[in-house]
Amino acid sequence: MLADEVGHDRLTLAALAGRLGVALPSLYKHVRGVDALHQKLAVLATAEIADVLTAAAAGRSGGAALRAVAAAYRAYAHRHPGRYPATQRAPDPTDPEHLAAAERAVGAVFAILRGYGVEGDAAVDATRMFRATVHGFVTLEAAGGFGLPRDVDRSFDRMIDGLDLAYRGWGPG
Amino acid sequence: MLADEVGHDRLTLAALAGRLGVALPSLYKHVRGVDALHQKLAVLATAEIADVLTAAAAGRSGGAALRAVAAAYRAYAHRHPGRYPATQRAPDPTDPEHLAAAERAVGAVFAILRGYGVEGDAAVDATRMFRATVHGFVTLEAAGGFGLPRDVDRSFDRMIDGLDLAYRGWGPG
DNA sequence: CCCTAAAGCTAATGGTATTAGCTTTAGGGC
DNA sequence: GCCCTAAAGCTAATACCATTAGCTTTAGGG
Repeated sequence: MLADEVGHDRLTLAALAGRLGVALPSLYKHVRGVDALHQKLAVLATAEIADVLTAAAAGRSGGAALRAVAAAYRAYAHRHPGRYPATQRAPDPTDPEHLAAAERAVGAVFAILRGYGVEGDAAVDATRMFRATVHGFVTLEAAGGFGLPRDVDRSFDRMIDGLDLAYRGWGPG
Repeated sequence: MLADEVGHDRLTLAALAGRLGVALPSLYKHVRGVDALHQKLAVLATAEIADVLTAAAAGRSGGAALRAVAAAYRAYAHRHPGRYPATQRAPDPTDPEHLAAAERAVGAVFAILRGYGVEGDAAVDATRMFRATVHGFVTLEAAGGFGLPRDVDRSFDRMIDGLDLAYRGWGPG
């Protein structure tokens, strides 16, 4: 996909028109503008990552589920560097499809937490930590923020081990 | 500062020229272009956040240091929403000032980890987790990614509690 | 008092987004 | 088979932003 080839911020109407072999203004017959394009991509990418996370969680629980879902999340970000940032766009409240996709993604994490006995407000907090941790990692990684000569895969594994430990001691709200 | 008022991505040469009451091309007498402007902002902001983190760590250790530094980090991001993203730009390898600032910021986290008995490669991993966790949180927060009606400050505190727990069980590489 | 270097300006070029209005084209109904 | 319409495409024009080139002003040192 074009977004993955050129990067999220360079996904421009001009680039898309060039790719499609069409004049730029012609695109306005299909999309309202550049922001609407990013919005459409967000819905697509959010649904995709929700699928990926759900599939990774299937048939697993506890630490195994946590590791699998975290790895699947990071793999999606690596495989789709242009789509991934679109998954972080706040869901459009007027788009049921977008809201549903976002909820499915969160649901995959919620399911893991049930395996740790974490529920209710505590699960909201724990889900936020999951997202912050994994999103922060892949974002810093993509930005070249890890300069030291230490294996990044190893750091990720250790981070998820740390997250597992945190969840085991999470307790109620 | 203009960056904080208009946002990092809208810090444009045109906006800066307007603010300074000067024609746009005149800025090229002071800065090489828009990328150089962002680079200069990155150096400034990185040095600032390094100061903030160092100050928060001073005179504290262990969990108290962790909490203080994490809170200071998040407060900086809130206070300077336009400067904060600039702190995440990978340091320019040719700019000693930038490299030194980035190293000071990392150093503040490293110092905390010594209090947990975490050193060497394990400390590199743990530092990466700190950055991922806190950066991810403030980024999602700024993007409006936390939609549920659960207090965000509370989630942050619980996350840092979780990080504390992870570090206490961190062990060697 | 003059001369130079810094700082500013206008003009011109090229890229992206957007709107307006015209043209082509493919398909359905008669 | 023919016509009519709606979708999809196009060109032209406008508006920003970034960048380069080349000219002008200005302030300070010799």
